[in-house]
Amino acid sequence: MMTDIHTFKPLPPSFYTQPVRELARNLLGHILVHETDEGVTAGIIVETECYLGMDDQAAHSFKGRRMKRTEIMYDSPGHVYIYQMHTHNLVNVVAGEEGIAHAVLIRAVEPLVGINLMQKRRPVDKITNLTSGPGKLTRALGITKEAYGSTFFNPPLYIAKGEDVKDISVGKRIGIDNSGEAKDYPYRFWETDNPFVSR
DNA sequence: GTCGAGATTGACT
DNA sequence: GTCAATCTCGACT
Repeated sequence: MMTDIHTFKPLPPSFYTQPVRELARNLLGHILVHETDEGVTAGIIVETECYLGMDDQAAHSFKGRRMKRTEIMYDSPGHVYIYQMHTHNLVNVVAGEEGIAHAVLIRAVEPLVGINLMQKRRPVDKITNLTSGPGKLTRALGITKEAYGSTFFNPPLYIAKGEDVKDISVGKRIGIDNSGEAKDYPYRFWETDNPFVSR
């Protein structure tokens, strides 16, 4: 099977040093993998948003603001930033060199491996509703705050090399209406016409 | 100690 | 369209 776990190769730390907007764009097509006792689940990243540290009113790190939960954003690129939003966990990739608190939010993935396990964790009628949102995908993949502060270079939670995405759309981010002019920044990237993109 | 807000989702009017 | 679930943490009394 092409989807065998041994075919997954984590992207190297150097991948995460590219400028945050390019990173957000280039993460599309790669594979988010989570290995647990229950089994392996993985999905192709089809939607991301980037948050630009100090200068982005929508970012948790706006104006260099530091909080307990955002400390990891100031660490080196490739770290895992998990944030709890109401009843859901959201996964971010820390970007920007150490001290620069940029991040990329993974908003949606396309189920690839362990679909049965995902459905067990998150029963849905339509497969397109399984991982088509930032809170949905963490639930389906079993990602919790335990992964906070680890890196995407190694199991159990890592990003593996996927395939290039040809047709990419760019637009405004979602769910940040309280962020002044930052709400209109074109920092959201998705694979055009992919049915697993949120909303 | 208390209050409120938030990068979401699903159920309901 | 509206609204509550549920939890972390900063701001304030």
